[in-house]
Amino acid sequence: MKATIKDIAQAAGVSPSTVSRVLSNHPRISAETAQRVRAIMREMRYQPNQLARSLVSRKRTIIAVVLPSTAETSLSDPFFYDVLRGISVGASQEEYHVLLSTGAAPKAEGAKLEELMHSGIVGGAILLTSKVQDATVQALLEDRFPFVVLGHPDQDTQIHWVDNDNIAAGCAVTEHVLARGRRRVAFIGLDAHYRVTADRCAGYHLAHERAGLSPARAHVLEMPYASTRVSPERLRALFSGKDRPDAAVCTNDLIALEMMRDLAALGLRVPEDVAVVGFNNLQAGRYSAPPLTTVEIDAEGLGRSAFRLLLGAMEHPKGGAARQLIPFQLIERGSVG
Amino acid sequence: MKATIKDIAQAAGVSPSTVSRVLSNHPRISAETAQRVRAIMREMRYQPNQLARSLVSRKRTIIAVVLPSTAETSLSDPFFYDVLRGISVGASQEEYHVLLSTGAAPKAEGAKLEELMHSGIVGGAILLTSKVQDATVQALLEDRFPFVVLGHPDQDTQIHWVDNDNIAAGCAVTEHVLARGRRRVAFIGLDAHYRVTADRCAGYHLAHERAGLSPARAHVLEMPYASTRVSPERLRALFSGKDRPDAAVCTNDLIALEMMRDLAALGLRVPEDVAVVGFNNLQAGRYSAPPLTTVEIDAEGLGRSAFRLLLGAMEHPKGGAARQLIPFQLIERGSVG
DNA sequence: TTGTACGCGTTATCAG
DNA sequence: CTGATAACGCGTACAA
Repeated sequence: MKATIKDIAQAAGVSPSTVSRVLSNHPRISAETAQRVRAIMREMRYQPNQLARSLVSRKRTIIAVVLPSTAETSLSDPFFYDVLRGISVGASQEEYHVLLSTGAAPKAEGAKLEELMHSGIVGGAILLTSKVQDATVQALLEDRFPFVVLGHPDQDTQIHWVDNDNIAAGCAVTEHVLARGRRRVAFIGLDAHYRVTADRCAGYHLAHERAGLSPARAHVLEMPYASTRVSPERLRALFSGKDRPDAAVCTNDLIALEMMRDLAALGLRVPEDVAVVGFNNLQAGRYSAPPLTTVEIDAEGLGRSAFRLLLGAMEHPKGGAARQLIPFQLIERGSVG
Repeated sequence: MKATIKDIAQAAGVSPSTVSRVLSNHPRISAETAQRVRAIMREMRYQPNQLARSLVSRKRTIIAVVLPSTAETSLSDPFFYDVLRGISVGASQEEYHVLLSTGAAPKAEGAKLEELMHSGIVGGAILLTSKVQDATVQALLEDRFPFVVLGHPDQDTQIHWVDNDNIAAGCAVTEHVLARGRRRVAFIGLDAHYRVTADRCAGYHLAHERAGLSPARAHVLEMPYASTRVSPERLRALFSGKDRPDAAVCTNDLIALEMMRDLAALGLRVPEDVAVVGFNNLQAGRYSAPPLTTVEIDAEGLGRSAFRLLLGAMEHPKGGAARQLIPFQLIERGSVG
């Protein structure tokens, strides 16, 4: 049987409340009793019961991280693992714990979160799900439940979020290839339902605009968010004819890597015939041939910041919405030349 | 204010006990009151408070997953992410939640786990940390705290574990290259402190033995567990001279990928001059040149099984230790030829 | 400075 | 079938 507060009270010859006060470093308590109680606590390996504790104090020491359902993301995106580590590190520094909530069932995600928050287990949440159900967010807002979203929400309401500046990043990589003389730059992987891809594509257009250019409409390739491969026919269509692209900005590394493979099959060389860049700095991009030029988005930093923001939201429930942009960095490798 | 069981009771004109019984599908309760209470529960969006619930019932609905400290593993090993998903999927099916415990501080890991278990938050744990502190495990065993370890523990005591049969896997890949005519096979990445690498290396020796061969002692390269790259000097030394290896079995894909790059720099071709195989089926191995032959260890399956075993341990505390081996699969790609 | 009594939201026991 | 009542382990006014 684990020792309770009563046990050590008895062993120390004091009342439970005294022990409780020692536990919370109450100022008005004699140094010597504090010493004695502490000694006994160590001796009996006492650990306060968090359940009972937060039941009365209403202070939750666990936060939830909601991962996207496997259905809506490329299966094993290391991105989330990095974010997770960022959150986790921040949390454990502040003596918080991280609860994982995978939307195994795709739609149950929202329901599960609402259950979590009502059940009193968690005191806040970080949503990694890229396409937030409005209903869920509304419910969270109405109940004044602290949460922060990873990624730009569509309507800029009173919600906390952290993200990269994807427009700027999209612009930067596009300018990078334009600066190297490429003039027919394609954008691969736009899915208007997902702000990430939309923003990166907007940056792509912005870069052209600034350079006084305008990309061919046919050079922007739309793809469903979760898919990582352009179908062979579409790829062949895109890269045939006189105006075929001499560069491709892909909305993520996975698409870029798949494409490099498929380009080789078409007899096109990277980077000589086509320059390729991606986003997210996947590990795989370091080992491809050629190595992939990409954008480091600092997923771990995103996680850390998300936690900081959540902490703020939990401690100051009335405070206004906080936002944060995490710097990105262009990683130059061999796929642009 | 969230609705409590009392609120529902009052609204339904019954006692809290009755509501509680409805909640737990107690048999002896009239159908009509059950209906009415349920209706009110829905209407008031009632969710039982898990804290209070498990405080009295002693049933914990959260399990902890202890990740290795970043210090002792290659920083962003996707392996753990896959395991995590396996655990998470299993858990959410059984209405359990997963709590992440990252040993941010390297040695604090054990302490943190003991705190978690004593604090009553979690009812069981899965240890992903490859090198378990004996002290921690001992403490867990003594307190009869349910836990399962991912990976063969050294001394086969009464502890639950799941793992691959790494000896068999090591043997299989070695036989694979031997069958293709390679005769000077090196093993890269042995760290005797880690059972994974030791077992894979044992399999490597076993394959030779079965073939009536015996590998050169100099062809087994030891490396500290966390490192992913053989130093250029050692690599040059290994691959020079008349008896230089014509194949390399690497203890994981990361090492294999780094090595393929470095071999190219030495002017050696893969697979013509040196066949290379790895373990774990990293995503990166699909995009390397040539693509990497490797072993799929089914990390997600490991996670699922770990959860199943933990569930068993939590439900039947007296039950004997359970073990489980997860099947692996050789993935043939271009790096062997 | 310390002890007493009550409540946090539920479940379980015991009557009725 | 249902309703009091007592825990579960702890924090906290209130009293001493």
